[in-house]
Amino acid sequence: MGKIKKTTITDIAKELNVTASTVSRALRNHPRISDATKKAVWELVEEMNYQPNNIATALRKGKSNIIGVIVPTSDRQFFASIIRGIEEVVRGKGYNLIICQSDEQTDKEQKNIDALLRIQVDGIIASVAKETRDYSYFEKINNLNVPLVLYDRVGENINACTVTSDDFNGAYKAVTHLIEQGCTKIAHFAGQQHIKIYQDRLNGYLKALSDHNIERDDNLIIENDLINDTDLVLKAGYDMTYDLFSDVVIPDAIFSSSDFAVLGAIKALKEKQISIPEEVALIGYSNDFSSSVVEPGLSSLDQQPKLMGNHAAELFLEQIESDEVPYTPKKKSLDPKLMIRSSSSIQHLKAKPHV
Amino acid sequence: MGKIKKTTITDIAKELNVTASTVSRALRNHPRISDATKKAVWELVEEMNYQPNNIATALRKGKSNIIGVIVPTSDRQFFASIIRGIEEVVRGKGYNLIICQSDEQTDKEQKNIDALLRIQVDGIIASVAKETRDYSYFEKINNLNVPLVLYDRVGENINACTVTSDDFNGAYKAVTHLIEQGCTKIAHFAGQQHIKIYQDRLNGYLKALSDHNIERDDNLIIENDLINDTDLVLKAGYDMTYDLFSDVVIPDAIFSSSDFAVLGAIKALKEKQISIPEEVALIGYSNDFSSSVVEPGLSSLDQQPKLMGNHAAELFLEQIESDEVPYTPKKKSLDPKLMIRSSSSIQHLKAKPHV
DNA sequence: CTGAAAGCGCTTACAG
DNA sequence: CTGAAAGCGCTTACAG
Repeated sequence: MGKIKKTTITDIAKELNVTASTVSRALRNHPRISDATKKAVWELVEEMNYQPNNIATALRKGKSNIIGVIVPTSDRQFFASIIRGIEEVVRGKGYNLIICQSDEQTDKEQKNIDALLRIQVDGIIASVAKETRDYSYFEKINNLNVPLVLYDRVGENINACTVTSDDFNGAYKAVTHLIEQGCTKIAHFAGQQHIKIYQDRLNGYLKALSDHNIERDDNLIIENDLINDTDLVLKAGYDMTYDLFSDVVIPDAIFSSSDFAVLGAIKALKEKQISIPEEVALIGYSNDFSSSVVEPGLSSLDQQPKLMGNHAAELFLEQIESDEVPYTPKKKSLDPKLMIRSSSSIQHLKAKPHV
Repeated sequence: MGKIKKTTITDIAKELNVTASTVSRALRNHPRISDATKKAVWELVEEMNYQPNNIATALRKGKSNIIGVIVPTSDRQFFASIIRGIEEVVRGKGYNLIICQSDEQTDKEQKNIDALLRIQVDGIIASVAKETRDYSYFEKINNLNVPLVLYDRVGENINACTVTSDDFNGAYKAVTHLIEQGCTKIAHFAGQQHIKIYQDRLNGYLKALSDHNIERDDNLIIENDLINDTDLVLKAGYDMTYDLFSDVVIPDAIFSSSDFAVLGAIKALKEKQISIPEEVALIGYSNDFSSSVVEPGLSSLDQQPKLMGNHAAELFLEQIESDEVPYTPKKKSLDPKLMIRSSSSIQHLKAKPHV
């Protein structure tokens, strides 16, 4: 076929013996352009297969209609749902998404931010990489007047809109449910404590214990890297379970901050012939698809990631449509839903009074 | 904070009493710019926090360094891995990805294509929506001289590079393995036959049967919508299994073109107390994470989606770096790996001679 | 070693 | 109702 030059407004203008101004106005259906001209323009658009050049428009208008989205990894169902949620909201508004992955690394995260800024995105929606402990790079975004929305893993004290899941309450609900099932020696697989969501989950766990007069036992709390390759987290859960059950205090439940760690626990418990949920009840976090497939079905917390994506997109739109200066960042929080499956339903213990 | 205008080349030029030309050249480390000037420019870049405006560069150069990627849905692990595979290859080359979802719908797919073309992407990497039967819209991409790479679900006779998984051979391997385990009445959950991958899988299945002198039995072949919400496909597998096992000919194996359909089959078989793999052996397709988690472990075909993404990106780069006119599209094919798990390992039948 | 000028494709205030 | 002109921020052939 050879090189086919793309049709421009100027091409159409020449064809019709008018100027580019007129064609441009006709295309945007400007009221003071004659119907005849508009009709002629529209016909040529079809005939010459004209596609507006958004890059030129963006340069001229100073608005790209592109939103940058940073996810730590696109491999996880959770983040795929976030993306879908964002897209649902912004697509109708003419925005396109550029998706970047930080791979949980701070330097990649910073490179992503720079790349998005260079590309002149209209806003950035991001979740912080696990490695990141200093959030100052994100301030750069706000300093350039680019709206910033953080979701799920947010830094503290960043001047940005945030959408979070109420991790404290999610953990609290899970542990309370375990206590109601009669469990009293509840272990916790905790995530890295420099990350707020894992702090909150640990705190929710502790609060539920103390509210039910169960003493904290640090032997039952194990911290581990729960953000990692799925297989590695699974392995970690497996190992932690073996550790737990070779100790003095044997737990009767595990509340884990990761579904994948529980999958490893299930494997270990089956090997040790410990019955679930009769001897040990289990609850995971995130309600990954695999938790409904494994046997026994794994109770877990549904963080409603698609809804989280919806909200993140809405916060972006709100900010970009606002003329408040300086903009006061809005915060939204979602309540996670406890999905009860057989891994934590101790039917025959239900009647038993708990402490 | 207020409005902070972004620093431009012109701003830096003014500050240094040189022209934008000089600054531009200094930034790109042009040999005929004095070291003193370069140094001064670099210092101001830091100080004024200058970010190049890629939109302007793209307009000027006619190259955006953006690649458009169309996935039918970002919710599936398979497509997440494709994206990761593409990104791995192109990121180092300075490209950014715009990800679009067609949601399996032809009209959204066409809107995606138009949006990407307007944004002046340097190329498009796409997998065809299940609804699409006429591929002419994709020709538009090629006609505008924009490189097009199709992966996994490709249309026939499209003038585009393609990366596919050898579905015929994958199915052939799976069914041969079942036959070697002693199975002779092998059912097949087939996908929609207007989609080439499902045709190929059916044909691979049939060829394996005939190569082993097993007669085709159309009662054992059920076509269904295997591209759908995970839950619906699971339900379909469940229903198909009930249908199969209430019929005259009872199968001793199922080869399914979808992992999720087998998850439904497992559920149905457990209800009917039919043992896996002793009474019915199972093999799925795609090696979804859930297939390693379900019990019994589900044998499946690993299509190596990340590698597929790598190849797709490489084909794009090859094309864009080539000056062959017209470009002859390249085709790559990957051999799927059969992952054998307990759902198809009939140890005690292995010795038994098969037909 | 650096500058002046033109242009990528579009939009818009100004003018008529 | 339409045009001429300027400009978004950058790059590059031409010139000196």
